[in-house]
Amino acid sequence: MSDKHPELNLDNQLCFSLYAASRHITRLYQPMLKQHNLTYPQYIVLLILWQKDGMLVKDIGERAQLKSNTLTPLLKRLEQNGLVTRQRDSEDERQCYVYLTEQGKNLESLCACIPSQMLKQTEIPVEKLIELKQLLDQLMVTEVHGK
Amino acid sequence: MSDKHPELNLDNQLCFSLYAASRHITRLYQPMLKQHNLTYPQYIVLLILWQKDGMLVKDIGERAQLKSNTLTPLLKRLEQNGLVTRQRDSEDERQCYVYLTEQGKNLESLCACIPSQMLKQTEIPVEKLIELKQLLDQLMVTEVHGK
DNA sequence: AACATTTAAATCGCGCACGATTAAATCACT
DNA sequence: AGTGATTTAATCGTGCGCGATTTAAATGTT
Repeated sequence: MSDKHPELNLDNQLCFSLYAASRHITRLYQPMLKQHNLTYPQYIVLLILWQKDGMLVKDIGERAQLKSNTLTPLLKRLEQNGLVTRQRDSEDERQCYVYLTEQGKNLESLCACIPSQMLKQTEIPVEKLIELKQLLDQLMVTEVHGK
Repeated sequence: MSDKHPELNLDNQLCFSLYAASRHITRLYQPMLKQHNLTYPQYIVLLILWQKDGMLVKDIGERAQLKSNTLTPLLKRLEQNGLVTRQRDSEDERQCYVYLTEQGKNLESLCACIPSQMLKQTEIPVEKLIELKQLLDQLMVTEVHGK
């Protein structure tokens, strides 16, 4: 066991905990999402559209923190599964609106139980979870050095 | 703005914060890792090997929480870049040992500055970061329902 | 010894992520 | 009007993640 560089010990690395926890939670979602033939990133995009239908790809990207190189293929899959339609803005042909189909809208009620199902799977008290979320959101405003 | 299901509001979703923060942090690593021609998951595997050289694929997988379907190609890339070698156990040919090369060992010192560089990029006090890590590690022991 | 079971790694297929580039439309400015 | 810059989405290539399967080796059981 090398200890020349204790700062490189995996157990000391917050970032690894973050990376592992994120994948762990995504795995916990899977049994529920699989029932609706959804992946977690697809579910995120639907959460965004359920809040406000008819958004531009750009705006969805800003909300989900994903660029078109990820979103375009993902939206095509949602379209193929009959959950959304895409339509170019006739005013500005560069832009592309994404609309929920009836099926996509109906899915909202069916997914409404998912957050509480997820909550049931942890023993961490809600106050702690809120605290955790706040800390994570703080991390997001972390500056890129030299930016 | 739909509010039939406030529990589906993205802003209320801890899991999205987790997902977004994890990708954000990985992006922050990239400028430093790129200098050594490494990806973040490759860096994780090296952290593990720097702590204990000559591990089995299975043990690396347990530590990194990755299975062979992810690790095998990743290790092949590390091997091709001259950082590790892989060698079947002659006692038990099913198993495969992974060893650091000299170049792989030398990389440890070069990477020793990375954790402090990362710390510099956040304004969150260290105590808060430790708290964050503890909460994340608690999430990891979350049971899979029905398991 | 013969055969079923288990284990470890590799393989396969699909869907992200994301840097980089491209293509087309719009904007800004002269 | 003409042209360079900007914006938006799409495309391309690479590397994860991971469920599912396969292959081969080792182990257990009769």
